[in-house]
Amino acid sequence: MAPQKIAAAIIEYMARPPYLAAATIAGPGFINFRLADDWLAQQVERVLVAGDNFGRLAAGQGRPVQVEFISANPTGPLTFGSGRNAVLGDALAAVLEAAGYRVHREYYLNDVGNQMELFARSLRARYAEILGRPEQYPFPENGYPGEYLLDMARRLVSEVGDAWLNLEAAESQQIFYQEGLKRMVARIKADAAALNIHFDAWFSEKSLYDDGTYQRVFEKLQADGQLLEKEGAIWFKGETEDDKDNVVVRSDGRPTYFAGDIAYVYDKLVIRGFEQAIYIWGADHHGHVARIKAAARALGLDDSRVTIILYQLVTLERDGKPVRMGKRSKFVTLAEVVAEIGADATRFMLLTRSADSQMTLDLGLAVKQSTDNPVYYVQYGHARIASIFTKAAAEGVSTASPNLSLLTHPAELSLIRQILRLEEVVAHAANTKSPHHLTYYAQELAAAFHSFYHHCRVVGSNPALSAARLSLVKAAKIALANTLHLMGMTAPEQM
RNA sequence: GCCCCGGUAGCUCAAAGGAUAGAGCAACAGUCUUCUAAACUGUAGGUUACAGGUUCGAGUCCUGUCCGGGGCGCCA
Repeated sequence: MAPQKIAAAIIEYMARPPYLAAATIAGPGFINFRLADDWLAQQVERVLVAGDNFGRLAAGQGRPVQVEFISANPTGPLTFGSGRNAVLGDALAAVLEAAGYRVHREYYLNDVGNQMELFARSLRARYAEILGRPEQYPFPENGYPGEYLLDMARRLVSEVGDAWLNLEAAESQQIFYQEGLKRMVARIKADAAALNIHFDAWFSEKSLYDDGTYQRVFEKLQADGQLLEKEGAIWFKGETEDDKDNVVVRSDGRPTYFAGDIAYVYDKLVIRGFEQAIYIWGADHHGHVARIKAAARALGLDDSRVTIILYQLVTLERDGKPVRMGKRSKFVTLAEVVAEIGADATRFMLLTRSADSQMTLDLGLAVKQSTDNPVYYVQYGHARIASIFTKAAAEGVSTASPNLSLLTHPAELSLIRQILRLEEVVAHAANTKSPHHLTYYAQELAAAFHSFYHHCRVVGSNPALSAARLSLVKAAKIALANTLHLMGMTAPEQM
């Protein structure tokens, strides 16, 4: 049967609820449903009643989900590269929360291993250097050269003097390790907080070894024949001939990062019982996706409970010239960028592109564009609404018992349509785990408002219409603020 | 060599296998005596890298090629 005929039949026999104004056949058999204008207008009431909860859905049914993000080694401040991870993870967490999941935000702290040892030795060398004793603890090969370690060492000198130079070498390594870690974590926490990101937990990798989780998981894998010994090391066996094996315990007896990963996924899914463990990783970690999923399977878990969101790396330019990133060379810190362009702009910019898209960011340009940056366009919409309310209060217009049926102007109706879309945008962003949709929606919602603002005067037309429009504008404010908050941004009353 | 991501308007990017592929910036032409012009209205701009294939229907899925980025067992 021709699609058009099927469409005609559906239209002929389908129910006609009152909210449906028309159903027409278009193109190659599509059915267009048109919502009744008055039904749309009445939806404003629903938005006002929902308030802060508008856009929250029941879909997730309170199921526990963990989003683990950033998790950068505590060997330096967060780099701008971590910014994308931070923004993606936090916005995804917010979206899942809005979709009705019980979300746990977590930072995995790699507080054991080579890198931390190297970090501690680097810090100690700086400390000795400042005290004029560089020969006692020479700067290690491949050590961390960043300025921040000099600063940290200077503070240590001012706090404890040269006392730590008199300690035995092993003991001093221990002290620099612990002090350095403590201070670095505090710094990272502050870096995240500057972006309005707060974790429910900072999970210590070390704790997996201390509390026996690692031992338990290791024994389970061994008992199940998932491990094998070769070349003096212990390997996690690939599932097929083509799969590669991965080292779990080095030939010197120390576990690898992967060992911690296996114990950690067990902790997430079995011990703590999260239904989903979501990881936010840079594309440079993509080689680890297969093995963490394989580890989950080896532990008898359904690997669909493990979701890895890979994002492409951000390359940075300043006025057209590439800026090198990475902890071992001169790098741009996240805090630096936030200080330069603000938390809201940083979040919006890093969230605008899908995780799959590579992005190059020009710092010079980001600052220069700050006045016509979309972030201001969206926030300005919110501020403009706030000023309407100031005006309305001065003129004595209220939203009490408005006659919403007066909302019939095309600009009013299209604003209502955009407001109502928030719910499907949240659902879509949660289903596809793509929080970048929020930024596009925010711009479309703001555009609908700005257009409305231009075409329809709120305060100053007849009182009944003013009351109805004020209600609409209040609903728009709710939708805009809720969207901004999902993106971790502020909704300013004034700009 | 193998694996992952991308290639869409001049630029930066969207697009749940569905209709005539959309925004912002840049360009061009207009709009402030008014609740904030950080705004609005309009015009122009496309062989969705290339070649095949699957499908009623492909930017989207499959195969191959080219270009850019990332990765490939005792670093994380």
